[in-house]
Amino acid sequence: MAREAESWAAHAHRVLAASRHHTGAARRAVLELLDSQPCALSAVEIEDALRTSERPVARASIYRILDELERLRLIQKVQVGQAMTRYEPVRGGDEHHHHLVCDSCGTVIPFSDSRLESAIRDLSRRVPMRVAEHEIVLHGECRSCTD
Amino acid sequence: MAREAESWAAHAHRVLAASRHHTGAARRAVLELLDSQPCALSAVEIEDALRTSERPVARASIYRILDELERLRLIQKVQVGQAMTRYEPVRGGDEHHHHLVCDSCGTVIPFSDSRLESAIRDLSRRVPMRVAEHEIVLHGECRSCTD
DNA sequence: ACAGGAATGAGATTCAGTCTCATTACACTG
DNA sequence: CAGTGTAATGAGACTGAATCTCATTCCTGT
Repeated sequence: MAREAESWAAHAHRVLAASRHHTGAARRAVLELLDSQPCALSAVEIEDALRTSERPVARASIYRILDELERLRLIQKVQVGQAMTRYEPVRGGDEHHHHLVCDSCGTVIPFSDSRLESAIRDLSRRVPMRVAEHEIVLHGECRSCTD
Repeated sequence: MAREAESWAAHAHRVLAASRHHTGAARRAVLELLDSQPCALSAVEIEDALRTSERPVARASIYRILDELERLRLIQKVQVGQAMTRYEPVRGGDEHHHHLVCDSCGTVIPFSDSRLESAIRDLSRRVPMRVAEHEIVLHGECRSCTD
């Protein structure tokens, strides 16, 4: 993919600006936080992280912003089975990926596998539904928890 | 698998009896309700259904019973991405399966695919985690919603 | 700089799921 | 088949994520 120079946050900001009028400070704070993180964050984690930052953002705003980002396909929900919903940026260049979840400590680790993807692509054609997305979660115990 | 004659509820009841001492009426009510349903139910749906039945069961008991049934691998959690967790019987003869979820009407359709399973089995060995389970959900629109 | 409307914040509210503890009922024993 | 120890159950308080409301703030185009 071209233009790896533009950050995801900048890209998302442009898309947001194009789709509606205002683009407040709360949005920018959420975008930058999401962009800086290696993996999916929950709304509560975002709220906590921003509370102690230079730009705190209210819970209602966080959920509103996440909803809109999801509608615009700029972020993606990650349901890791347990409690909270997590969200992560959809980066153009990145490959599509899935998640390992440690059932002991809750850590989420991304992975991707082309054989899996091709099996899914193939399967999607044979199934009684127009498949738009798929989600794969492997559960177990991570290295630090088994030690 | 042999003995298809025995209902899942009866089988589950035996397993429960073997694994601990008491087997109360609340358990029997939950087992029978689960057995009679075509697809996965949420805890709240179970509570509602039993409230108006001849054997109401308290919420705490329902969650306790579901937890135990899951530990014994008699039922399986189904996280269809959205809100509530759903549970469905694991019937011996059935193969391990996953779910298609229609994002318009919420219908859940089971499917299984051996190529997918083998890709997952294979992948599980190469990943930095001791993988115990996996969950695959395909989202999209079912036939009746696309028409 | 200003006006109008979108974005935001604070807090109340909802709702699934958990916890506690008093009560009930099962299952074994004699 | 009554008694007893222990597991199961029920009622309701509680938690925590997510939603809603509405007053306030602050973008953005003019």
